[in-house]
Amino acid sequence: MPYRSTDTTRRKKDAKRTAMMQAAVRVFAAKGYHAATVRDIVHEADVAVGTFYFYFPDKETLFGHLFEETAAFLLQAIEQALTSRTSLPAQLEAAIQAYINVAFYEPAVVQLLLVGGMGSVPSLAERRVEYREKLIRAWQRPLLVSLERREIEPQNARRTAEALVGAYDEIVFHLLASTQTEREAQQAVGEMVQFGLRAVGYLYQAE
Amino acid sequence: MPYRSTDTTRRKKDAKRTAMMQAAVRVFAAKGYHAATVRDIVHEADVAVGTFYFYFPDKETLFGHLFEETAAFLLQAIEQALTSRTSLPAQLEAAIQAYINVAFYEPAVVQLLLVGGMGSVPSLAERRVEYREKLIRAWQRPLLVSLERREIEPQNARRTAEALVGAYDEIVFHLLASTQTEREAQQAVGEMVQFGLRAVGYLYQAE
Amino acid sequence: MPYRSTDTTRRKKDAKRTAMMQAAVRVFAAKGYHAATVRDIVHEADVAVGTFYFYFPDKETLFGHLFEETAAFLLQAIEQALTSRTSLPAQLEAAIQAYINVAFYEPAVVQLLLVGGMGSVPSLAERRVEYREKLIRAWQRPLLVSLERREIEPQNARRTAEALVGAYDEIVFHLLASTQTEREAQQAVGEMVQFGLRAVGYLYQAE
Amino acid sequence: MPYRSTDTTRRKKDAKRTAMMQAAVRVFAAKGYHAATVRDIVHEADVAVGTFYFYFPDKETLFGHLFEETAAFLLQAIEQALTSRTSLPAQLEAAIQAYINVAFYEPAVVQLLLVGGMGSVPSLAERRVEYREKLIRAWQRPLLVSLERREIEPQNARRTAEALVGAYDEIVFHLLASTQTEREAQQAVGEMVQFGLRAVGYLYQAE
DNA sequence: TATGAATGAGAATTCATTCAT
DNA sequence: TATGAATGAATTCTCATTCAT
Repeated sequence: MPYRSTDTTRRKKDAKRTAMMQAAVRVFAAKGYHAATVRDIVHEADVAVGTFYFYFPDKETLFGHLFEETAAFLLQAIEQALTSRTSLPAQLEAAIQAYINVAFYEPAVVQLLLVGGMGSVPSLAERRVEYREKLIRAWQRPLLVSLERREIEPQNARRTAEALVGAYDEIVFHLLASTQTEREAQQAVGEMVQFGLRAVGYLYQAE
Repeated sequence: MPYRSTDTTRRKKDAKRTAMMQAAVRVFAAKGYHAATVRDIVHEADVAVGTFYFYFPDKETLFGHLFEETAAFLLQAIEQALTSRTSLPAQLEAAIQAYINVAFYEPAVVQLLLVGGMGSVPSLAERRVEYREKLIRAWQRPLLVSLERREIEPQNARRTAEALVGAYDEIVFHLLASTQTEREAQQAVGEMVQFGLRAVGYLYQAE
Repeated sequence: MPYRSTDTTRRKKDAKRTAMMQAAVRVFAAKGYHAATVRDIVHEADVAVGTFYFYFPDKETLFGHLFEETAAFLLQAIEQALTSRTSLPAQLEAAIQAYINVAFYEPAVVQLLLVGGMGSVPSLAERRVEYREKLIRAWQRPLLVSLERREIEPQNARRTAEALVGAYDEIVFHLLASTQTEREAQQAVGEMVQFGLRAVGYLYQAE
Repeated sequence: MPYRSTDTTRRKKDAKRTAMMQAAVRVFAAKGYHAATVRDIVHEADVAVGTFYFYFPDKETLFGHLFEETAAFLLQAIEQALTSRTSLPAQLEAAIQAYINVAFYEPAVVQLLLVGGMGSVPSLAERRVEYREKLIRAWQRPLLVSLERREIEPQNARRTAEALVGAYDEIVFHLLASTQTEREAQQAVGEMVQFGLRAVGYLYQAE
C-alpha cells in the first residue's frame, strides 16, 4: 500500500520536530548558544545528525525559532496580564506572577532569553533587541495610562519601562540561580511588586 | 583607565601587552567573545600571533584579565562614588554619573560587561556572576545604611540592589545603542536618579 | 529517441522509470554528474526519493544506463548514416547531419556526452572511453574503405578518425552554446563537411 | 633574535606553496576535481589540513590557480610556436610539437585541461571556456593570414580553428592514455601536421 | 509500488595553539 | 622577545542510501 501522508505521519513529524526543539532548549540553556553543537542537540534528542538538517536548515535558524517562540510566549503572558487588569498594582502583580510562573515552569527556556550569549551572531543579537523592545513597550503602556490618570509621579515612561525590564530580569535571573522554594518565589513576587510600585511612584498606596 | 599604562604597568616591556589588551577590548566589544579570533586581536594590535601567546597563555585568560580589570575599574568608580557621599540622593547621583562617564568614555569596555556573550565558557560565566555580585553588594550597602536611618521604606535591600543593577544596566545599554549627545546623557542621569530614589522609597525628597 | 517509451519500454509500469530518466538527463546536463543530486532528479520527475531507488540501484548506475542509451542512440544514428551511403562525401554529410539533428533536438542528451564531468567516478570514465572508442571506429571504417579505393590520401586512418571525432565534438559544443537558427546550423553542417573532406584528403572533389 | 622575514623564509614559503600545487596537480589528474579531497592533497603534499588553508582560500581557488597557470603556459607555448614561424606548415609543426612536449613532460597538468571534470563548479566551467576560446583564437590567426595569402582554401577560419583544437586535443588525449615511446610520439606529431595541412586545405604542399 | 523520514559517513573549513627560527 | 608557518581537533553541513509504513 502506498505511503499515506497528512494522517498520522504528519502528526508524528510535528511531534519529532517539537521533541527536537525541546532537546535543543535544554542543550542551549545548559551550554549556551556557541558551546552547544549540533551533535550535542541530536544526541540529546537521540536522532542522527542528518535528521537535524531535515527539520531545520541550520543551528542559527533553529535557535531563531526557539527564541521567537519563547519570546512570544513570555511576551504574550506578560501583555495579557498587563491588559487584563485595570489598576496598576494589579497589573504589576499579575505580570510579575506570570513571568515567575513561566520562569519556574520552563527555566531553561527563560534562561535562554536572559543569558543569550548570542552576542556574536548578528541575526540573534537583532532578535534579542527586538524582543526587549517589545517587552519595554508592553510595560510602558500601562505606565502611560497611569501617568494620564495622575496615579504615578511625572516621569519619562519609556525610561522607567526600560528600568523595570532590566530590574525584573536581573531578579528572575538570581531567583533561577538559587533554586527557590515555591514559598520563597512567592515572597519574591511580593517584593518585586513593591519595588515596582515604588519605582513608578505610585501615589495611592492606600488603595 | 584600566589595563592602560598606569603606575604599575608602565614598564616599557608592557607597552605591547597593553596595546594588545586595548585591541582586545575593541575586538571583543565589537564581535563578542566567540566571534573574536586571536587573529583579529593581533591584527588590531598590529603584532604577530605568536606574540599573543608570549604575553597571554590563551584567549580565555586574556578575556579573564580584561574582564577583571574592566569590572574592577567600573566597580571601583561606582563604589568610590557611593562611599564618598553621605546622603542617599548624592550617592545615587554620583554613582550613576560615574557609570555614565565610563560608559561614554569607554563604550567598548562597558559593552564587554553588558553583552558578554560569555554564556558558554564556564570560567567566564562565573566571573560575570562574581562581578554582578560585587556590584549588587556595592549598591546594597548604602541601602542598608539608609534603611537603618529610616530614610527609605522598609524593604529587602538585597532585592532592591539586584533590581537597581539590572535597571541601570538596561538603561545604559540603550543609551549606548542610541548614541546620545552629552546633553541627552545628562538628562538620562537625572531620570535614572529619580527612578532610583523612587524605587528605594526615599522618604525625604524635600532635602 | 533513447530511454523514451519505445517499443520495448512501453509497458505502463515503465512510465515512471522513463519519466525519471528523462528528468535525469535534464538535470545531469544542466548541473553535471556531481552537482546533480538524487533529490534534484526526483524533484524534476515529481516523485519521491524512495521511488528512485525502487527503479535504480544507485545514481551511478542510472547515469550508466543513461549514458549507454544516449551513446548507443547517437552512435547508431551516426553509424547508420555512414553505412547507408557509399560515397565518402555522402557519408560525411549524412553522419554530420545526423549528429547535428540529435544535438539540436536533444541538446541535454548530447551535452551529457560532451561535458561529462565524469572525470572522477572510474566506471563512468571507462564508459566514456568506450563510447569514444566506438565512435572513432565508426568513423575509421569508411576511411579504411576509401583508403583502399585510393579516394583519399594515404594516412593513419585511426589517427584521422580520432581527429574528426574531436573536431566535430568541439564544433557541436560551440554550436549548442551559441544557440543557432536552423539556417546557421545548416551552414555549419556544410562547413563541417568541407572540413572533413579536406582533412581526409579526399581526392575527387569534382565528383 | 627576532624573526627575520623576506630572506630565506620567503623563498621557503614559495617553495612549499609550489610543492603543494604540484601535489595538487597529481591528485587532481589522478582522481578528478571532485573526487580529489583536500585531505588527499595535503596527504600527498605531506602537510596538515590547516596548512592547505594557510596557502589557499579553498579547493576551488587552488584549482583555479592551477588551471590558469597550466592554461597560460600551454597557450603561451603554442602561441609562441605559431608566431615565431612564417610558413603555415612550420607553424603547425612547431605548435603541435610544443603541445606534445608539454603533454609528455607534464602529463598530469595537461590531463587537467583535457578532462577537467569541472562541469559542475560554474567558475571552473567558465574558466575552461575562456581557455578554449583563447586557444581557438590562437589557431585562427595564422589561418586568417594564410587565407589572405591564398595559401589555403577559402573557409570559415573560426570553424576550422575550433575543429583543429578539438582534433588535437582528442589525439593528445589518446596519446597520453596509451603511453607512447618517444619515437611513437614523434610519428604522431608528423601525422598531426599532415592532418592539419590537409584540414586547412594547404595549397602548396610542394614547399 | 510508493513514500519521505531517518541515517551517518565524509567533505570543507575554522581557529586556538605550538614551535623552529 | 618576536615572528608567522604549521598543526589538527573540532564543527557544520551535504547527500546517497535505507526502511518502516
